[in-house]
Amino acid sequence: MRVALWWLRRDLRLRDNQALSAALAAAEHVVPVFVLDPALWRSPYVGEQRLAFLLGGLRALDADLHARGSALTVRQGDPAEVLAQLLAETGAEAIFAEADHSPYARARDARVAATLPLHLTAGVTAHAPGTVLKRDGTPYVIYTPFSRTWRALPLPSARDVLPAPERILTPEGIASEPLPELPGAALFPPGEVEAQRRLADFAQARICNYANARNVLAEDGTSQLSPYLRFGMLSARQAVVAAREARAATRCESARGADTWLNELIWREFYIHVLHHFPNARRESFRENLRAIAWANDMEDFAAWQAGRTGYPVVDAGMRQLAATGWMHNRARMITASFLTKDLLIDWRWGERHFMQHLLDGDLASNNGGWQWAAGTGTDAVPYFRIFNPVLQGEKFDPDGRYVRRWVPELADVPTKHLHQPWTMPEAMQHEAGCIIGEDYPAPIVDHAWARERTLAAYRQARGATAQT
DNA sequence: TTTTGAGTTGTTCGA
DNA sequence: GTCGAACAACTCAAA
Repeated sequence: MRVALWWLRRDLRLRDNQALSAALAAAEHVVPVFVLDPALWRSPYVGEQRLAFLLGGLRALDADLHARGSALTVRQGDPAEVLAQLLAETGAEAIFAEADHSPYARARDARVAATLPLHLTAGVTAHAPGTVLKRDGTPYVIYTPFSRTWRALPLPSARDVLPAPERILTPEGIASEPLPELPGAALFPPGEVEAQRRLADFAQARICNYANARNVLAEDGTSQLSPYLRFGMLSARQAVVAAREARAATRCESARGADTWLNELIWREFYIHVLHHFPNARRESFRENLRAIAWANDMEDFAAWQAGRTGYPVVDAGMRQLAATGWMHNRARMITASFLTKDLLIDWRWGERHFMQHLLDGDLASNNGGWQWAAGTGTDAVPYFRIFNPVLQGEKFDPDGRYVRRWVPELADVPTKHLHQPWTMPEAMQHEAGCIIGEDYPAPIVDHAWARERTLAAYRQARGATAQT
């Protein structure tokens, strides 16, 4: 074959890219293509920060391609039309792309494949959806047995990680549209080079203490690789290899940190598999007996949660970190999600949408899975009566208050003893701390003990209502 | 088919 | 302050 298209979607990397590798093996010349699909712009699940990260990633990739004698072709429009046009323009005989398992991507690819020579390869996950099944051939809905089977399958080793090609021959003179300009988030420079740097940094040392450090809100104890995994600036396979290498290496005192991180990677795959097998979970609760919850859905409460003005410091810190950086600490995601669904009794789908609009790493499968886990409506979800106490969570995971003080500066001078429940400050102390509750910082918008009872009753009722029908 | 053991990340209450 | 039990029974996975 003389020419093939390499259609990029969420695999913005040259290293360990099976679609690129297949294209290079099949054709002498390869045209890297990204299609700016207006359908993605119009989605209420897309936000400007993630879009900026994607566009930055495309610029970085274009630079990496130039260093190898190639260039990225960008076109705007419906993918089926754009690709048909490009096949005609370049004389390409095939399109290679990494399979994406989200419902929209599957429908799109089916539409393209109906008329064009599209070849899909693996790569979004280390084990493709449909390959991790129970003995009777049905999919898992409980994480632990899924993870056991996942680990028992042949796992990639360092030898399987494909090196970046040294040269990519691309015909010249193919017209490309300019990428829109959007200001990006400073904390997460997009691109494969940065992803590799971060992985090396994390896997070299921080991974050893990951099991403990990942829960400390004020520290960089997590890998902070999620935006890169989201857009495939790092392959899932390479991440798995790094986790397994760290587990086997002697540089850590114990394998626990690396093993815990591997588990997180498997959780990511679990949710991709679940959504693949149960696409309806995208729109409704996975658990049928919890679809009848009478959500309170108070608009003012929702607005306060979005703005980080609930009066619960650790909740507000998380929400403000998200708005400011496009990222939120994992522990804070659980706390804010529990607060929205269990304390405010607001439909998890409202929270899911808000997270998707702001997260750089916003991914349908992980985000939906996480929200349904927090709401207790999902696969292997938290029991509905397990309700986070935002004060205790703050005291436990931000004991010295550094996280809260960083993101909620009006609380900077509140004594640590009162930091996670500032409304307990006597009036004189509020003056001294320069923080009058109800003026400088909101009083709690809801009483936790009362809200807990309300939610237990609402969930109990939903379960009862289903049992009767 | 039936049985058995197990299930990410908590909180509250009472001794 | 610390500890264990209750929360609510339920569904899933595998033998």
